[in-house]
Amino acid sequence: MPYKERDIEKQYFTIGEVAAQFNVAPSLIRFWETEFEELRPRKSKKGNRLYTPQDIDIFRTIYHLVKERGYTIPGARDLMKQKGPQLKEKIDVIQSLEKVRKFMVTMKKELEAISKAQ
Amino acid sequence: MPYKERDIEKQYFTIGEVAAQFNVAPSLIRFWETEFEELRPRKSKKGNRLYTPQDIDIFRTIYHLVKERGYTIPGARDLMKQKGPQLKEKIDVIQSLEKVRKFMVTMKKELEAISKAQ
DNA sequence: ATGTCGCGTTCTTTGTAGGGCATTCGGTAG
DNA sequence: CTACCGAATGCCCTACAAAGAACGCGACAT
Repeated sequence: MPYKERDIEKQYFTIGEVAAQFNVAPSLIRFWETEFEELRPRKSKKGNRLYTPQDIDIFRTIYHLVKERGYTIPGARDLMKQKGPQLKEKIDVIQSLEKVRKFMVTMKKELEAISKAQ
Repeated sequence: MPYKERDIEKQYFTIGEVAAQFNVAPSLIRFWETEFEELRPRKSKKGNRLYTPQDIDIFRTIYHLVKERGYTIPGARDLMKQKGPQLKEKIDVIQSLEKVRKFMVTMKKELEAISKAQ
């Protein structure tokens, strides 16, 4: 086999390898997969899970939150959801603030108009 | 009874008052008392719990971590031990921001109502 | 004043739903 | 023969709630 293909394939880890790396049971990894939609690795034709380093990063994050920081699964899930869309959330807030600002500017003008009229 | 004594006593809240304030059952407060050594209020001669405002601050911190952030009890406990006093400050800030947020949400609704009315 | 009868609140102790996995089972691929 | 699969089931604590006894207080009769 040309090393080119071998290298490409070895981008992936099996569930057993991931489990060994974190010293947890494969069943835990499968269970978390049902709890965290971020943790859905690609699968082989046969159906075996193929974990990329990015997948492992996600697993590590969950592991950190649940096993080291002491979050409940819902607590960790909520935090995960906020981290990706963090940027979107910020932008939403900024745009809300922009609208409030415009509102206040027009209101200021109206107030000035009223006070001058008197 | 001399008002002197009465004033001194009214520094304290009963477990029922604290429970009502946070909309939780008294049993939860007693349970957390067994889990968090920080939450050990003074007791009357009769054995009733007497909560100071400081005790309530501690309860609020625990409530925030467990009920709003989604920490397990051990997770919250570790965090309390690590940065107990700092935590209160942070939570004060967070809750101030929550109030600002609520204000802005209601203002947004009003703005929408106004724009639709035109 | 004083017994006493509820009634609400608190207490401690005991019970329990469900959260968080592990195990088991029958099957497939390498 | 080993590692993996999905699905079902089992199981042990976690995180509380409910149960039951005891106390205190106002009302009302004595």
